[in-house]
Amino acid sequence: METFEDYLRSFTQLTELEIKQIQGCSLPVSLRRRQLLLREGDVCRHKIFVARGLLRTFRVRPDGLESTMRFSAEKGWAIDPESYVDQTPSHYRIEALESTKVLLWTRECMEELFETIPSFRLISERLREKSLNYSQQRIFINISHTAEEKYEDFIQNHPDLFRRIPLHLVASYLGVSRETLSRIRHKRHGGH
Amino acid sequence: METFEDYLRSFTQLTELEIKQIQGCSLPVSLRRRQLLLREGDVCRHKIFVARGLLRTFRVRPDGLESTMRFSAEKGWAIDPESYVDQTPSHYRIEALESTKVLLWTRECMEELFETIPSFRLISERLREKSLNYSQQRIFINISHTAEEKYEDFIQNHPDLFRRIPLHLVASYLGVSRETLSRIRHKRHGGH
DNA sequence: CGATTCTTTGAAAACAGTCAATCTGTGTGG
DNA sequence: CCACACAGATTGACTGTTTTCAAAGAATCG
Repeated sequence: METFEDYLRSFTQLTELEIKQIQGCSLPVSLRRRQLLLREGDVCRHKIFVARGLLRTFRVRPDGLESTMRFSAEKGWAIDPESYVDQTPSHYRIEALESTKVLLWTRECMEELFETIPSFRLISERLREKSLNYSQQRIFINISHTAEEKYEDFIQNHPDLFRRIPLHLVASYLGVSRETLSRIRHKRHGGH
Repeated sequence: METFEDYLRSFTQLTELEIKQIQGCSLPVSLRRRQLLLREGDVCRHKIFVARGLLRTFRVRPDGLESTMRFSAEKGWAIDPESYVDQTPSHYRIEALESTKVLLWTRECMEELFETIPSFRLISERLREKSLNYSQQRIFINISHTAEEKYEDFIQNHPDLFRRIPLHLVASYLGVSRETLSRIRHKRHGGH
C-alpha cells in the first residue's frame, strides 16, 4: 500500500527495510460505505491505519443519540485505546463513511515491531502525545467556547474534512443538534 | 515525604531502593493558598506530584473567563503535557487552592530515572494512558450529556473533591455558569 | 428513477447565560 | 467582641440560545 509507505517515510527515521517490515505485518482490509470495523461490546484487537477513505468512531447512547469521538481520514489512525490496551469490551463503534481501505495490526504484532524497531515505538509514542494534546484542546474548546466558535475551530482543525462529512455528523462531533449547526452555517456563510 | 512513598509502593513493582532514588531526585515545595506553580507564557519544566493540598490547572481567556482543565489532589499529578514535552510556553496557569505540598521533577531528571528504573517508565506510561482515557470520557460527557448529568458525573468521578472545591470552580470545570450550577445543585439536593 | 439520506426552515418550549441584588460564612484588625 | 471586608453562594427577572418537533426541500446512491 503506497499511502502507508509514504506516511512512514515522512518521519525520516525508518529505513526502507523497516518500513517494509512494518507494512508486512499489517492486514489490509477494504470496507464498503457503512461497514463496521468495531461495534460496542467487541474488543478492539487492532490498530487501524486509514490508507483511503474515511472512518468515524462514535458511541450510541441508550436513547439512540450518537456522539462522534473522531474522524479518521487518509493517513490517520483509528482505535479505541482503552479497549485495545486492556482488551476489554469497547463502548464505541467504528464505521466507514465512504468506501475505505485500511491496514490492521494486532497488539501482539505491534509489540513485536516495537521491540524490533525502537524508533517505531518512539513515533508511536509521539503520536499518542499529540492525541492527548488534541484531546485537551478539544475539552478546552468544549467547556469555554460557543457552538459557533466550536464549528469555526473544527473547520480550522479539519479544513480538508468539513466538506466531506455530512453536517449532522459534524454536529454529533461538536455536541450540538443538526438543526443548530445548520443555522450556524447559514449565518456564517452569509445566507448562501 | 511519606505520601509519595506510599503512593509508589502501591504499584508494587518498585523496590524500596528505587523508591528512595525517585524520591531523592525530587524537589519539595510548599505553596500557600493562591500561589502559582505555573503561569501562562512560562515553560512547564516539572512534573508535579501533590503530596498534600489541592492544585487547579486552568486557562484564562482574553475576556477573563477561566476554564479549569484539572484538579489535582493528594497523590495526584499536575502538568501541562504539551509545554513539558515540547518545552514551549504554556497556555495554562497552575495554582494552589489550599496550602499545598508538592514534589517536582525536571524532565531531564525524569528521563534519567526512566533509564535507570524501567518499571518506573512503565508506571508513567500507564498513567498517561489513564489520562488519555479520562480525557476521552470527559469529551464524551461534554458533547452528549446535559449540565445536570455532567455535574452528576463529576461527583461520581471526584467524590472526595466536590465538597472541597468552591462551586464556581466546579462550574468552570464543567463549562457552565456558576448560577446554573447553583440551581442544578439546589434541585438535586432537593431544596435544602 | 425511486428510495434513502441529508439539509433546511419555522414555531414553540426548554434551557442556560447575564445582570444585579442579597445572603452567608470566614477571617482580620481594632 | 464587634465591625468590616471579602470570597463564595444564591435568587429573581430578563434575555438569548439551543433543542425539539414537524414538515418539506435538496442531494445522492444504487
